[in-house]
Amino acid sequence: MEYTVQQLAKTAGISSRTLRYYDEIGLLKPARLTSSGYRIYGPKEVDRLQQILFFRELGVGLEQIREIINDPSFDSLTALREHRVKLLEKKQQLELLINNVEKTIAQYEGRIIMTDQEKFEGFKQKLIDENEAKYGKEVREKYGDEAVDKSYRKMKEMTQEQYAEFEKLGQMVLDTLKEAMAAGDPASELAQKAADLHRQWLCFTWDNYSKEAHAGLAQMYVNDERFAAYYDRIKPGAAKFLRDAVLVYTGMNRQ
Amino acid sequence: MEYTVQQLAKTAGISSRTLRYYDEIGLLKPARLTSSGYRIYGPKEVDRLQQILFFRELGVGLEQIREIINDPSFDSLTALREHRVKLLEKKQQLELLINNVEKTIAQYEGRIIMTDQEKFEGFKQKLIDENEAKYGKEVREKYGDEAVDKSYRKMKEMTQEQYAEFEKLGQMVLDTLKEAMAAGDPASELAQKAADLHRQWLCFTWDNYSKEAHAGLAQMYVNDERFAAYYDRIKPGAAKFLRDAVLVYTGMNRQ
DNA sequence: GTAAACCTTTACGCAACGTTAAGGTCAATA
DNA sequence: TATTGACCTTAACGTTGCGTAAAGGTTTAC
Repeated sequence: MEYTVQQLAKTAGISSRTLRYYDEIGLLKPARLTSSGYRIYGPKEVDRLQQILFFRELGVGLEQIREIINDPSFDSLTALREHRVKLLEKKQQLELLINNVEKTIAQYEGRIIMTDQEKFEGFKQKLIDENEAKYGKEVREKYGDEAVDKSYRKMKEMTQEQYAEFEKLGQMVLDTLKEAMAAGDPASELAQKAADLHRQWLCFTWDNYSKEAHAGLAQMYVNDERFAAYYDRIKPGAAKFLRDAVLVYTGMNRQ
Repeated sequence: MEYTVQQLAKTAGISSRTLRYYDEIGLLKPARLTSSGYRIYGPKEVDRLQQILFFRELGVGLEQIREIINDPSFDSLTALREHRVKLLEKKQQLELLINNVEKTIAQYEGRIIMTDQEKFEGFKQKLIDENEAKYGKEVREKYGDEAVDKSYRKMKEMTQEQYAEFEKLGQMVLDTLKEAMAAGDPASELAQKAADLHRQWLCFTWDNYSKEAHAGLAQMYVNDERFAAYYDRIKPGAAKFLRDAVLVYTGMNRQ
C-alpha cells in the first residue's frame, strides 16, 4: 500500500502536519517523492510509524525515539514486548487513578475519609511496585498487621466533622510537640501534654488503647523513616522526642 | 495540614516549578505567604490541586481548567463523576492499544497478519464506539476468518507461565533452525527437530493441528514478506529453509 | 477550463513547563 | 556567632511538538 501524507495521517489518526514534521526532523522520511515533490509512504514507513507512535504514547521524546529506532541493534520485536509491559503498567496506574476518583467521590459524599497521600495515588508514575511491595508487605507484616489495617478502615469510616476534629487534634500534637522540644525535656509538663494529645489522637482510629501499644507505636515512629519524616519535618529529632515523651507518659521507660 | 511548595510537590508527585507556575497563572494560589514570602498550602489547596490533576490527566488545558473550577456553578462532585467516566473510556482505549501491541507481536512472530487499519487501533481517541461496532462486524467478517481470531483469543487466555513457555519454545525454534541451517539439509535430524518444535509452538495457539495447515503456513512464511522478515532476520533464507523442513516433516513435499 | 481538493515550503505562535542565574531565609552545627 | 546546606524567592530565556496561517504549485472531477 502506498499513501500520500493525508491518507497515512488519516489511517494513523494523526495530522499531516505531524508527518511533515517527522520528515523534517528525520524521524520518518517518505519512501519516495513524486516528480512534483509529493511525499509517498510505503509499508515499511507504516510499520515504522506504528513503532514511533508506541514510543510516543509512552512519553518518549521524538529525538530519543529517532535515536532508538535508528540504532542498528534496535530490535522491533523486543521493543514491542517492552511496550507491552509498559502499557500494562500504565493500565495498572490508570486503575489506581480510577480507584482514586471513586474514593474521592465517596469522600465528597461524606462516606469515607482520605489521607492526602491517597488523594494523589495514581498520578505518580514510578513507585508502583515499590509501593506495592513496601506497603503490602513490610509495613503490614512488620508492624501493621491487623492494627494498621483496622485503623485505616476506621479512618475511612469517619465523617467530615470527625475528620476535621481529628486533623485539628493532629495539628495540636505537632504544635505542642514543637513547643515542648524548645525546653528539651520529654518529662516536662508540656511534653506530657503532647503525649496525651497524641493518645487522644490515636483513639480516633484505635479500637482499644493500651500503654504497650502506644509506646510500641512511638518506637515505630523512630524506626521507620517514613513515619519519622512526618514528625521530623516539624523539627529534626521530633520523632525521637515524641517517643521519649510517650515512654514517660506510659511509664514504659522504667522497664 | 500545611505544606511548603516542595512538600506539596512531593506528595502530589509534581515539581515545585509546576506549583509556582500554577500560582503565576492564577490556577492554584497558596493559602497564604509567610512573612518572608514563602508559599504555604492548606487542605483546600490540596483538594483543588487534586481536581486540577484530574483534569490535566484527561488532557484539558490549564487555562480551561481554571475557567472550569473558577466557575461559581462548578460542582466538584459532578466533575468527579465525569472524570470517572472519562477515565474508564481512557482505560478502554488503553486496552485497545494493549490489544494492538499483542497482535503486533503476534504478527512479527509470524502467527497472524494485520491490516494497516489494525496497526493503528488504540492510538486514535474518538472512535471508541465506532470501534466497538467495527470490531464486532466489519473486521471479523472481512478479514478475521475465525481462525485468526481464535488463535488470538487463545493467546490472550494464556497464563504468565504458559506465555513464558510459549516464548521459550519460540526461541528454541529459532535457535534450532539456525543451527540446522549451518548443515544446510532440510531433511536433517536437526532441521526436523526444528519443524517439530515449530509444530509444538503452533499448537499453543492452534485448536486443531493438521499437516496441511502446517505446510500451508510454512509456505505462507515464504510468500509473505512480512512473515519472511521474522525468520530471515535470524539468517537470510531461514523462512525458505523452515518451509522445506516443514514440508519434509509433514510429508507434503511428495505431492 | 475551471473549481475543488489536494500538495508544497516558510514561518510565526503557543502551552507547559525545564533550566539556569542571582540572591534571600532558616535551622542545625562548629 | 558564624557558617553551612537545604530550603525559598523572582526573573528570564529555552524546549518540545506540533497548530495555524500564508503564498503558491498539482491533480482530479465535471
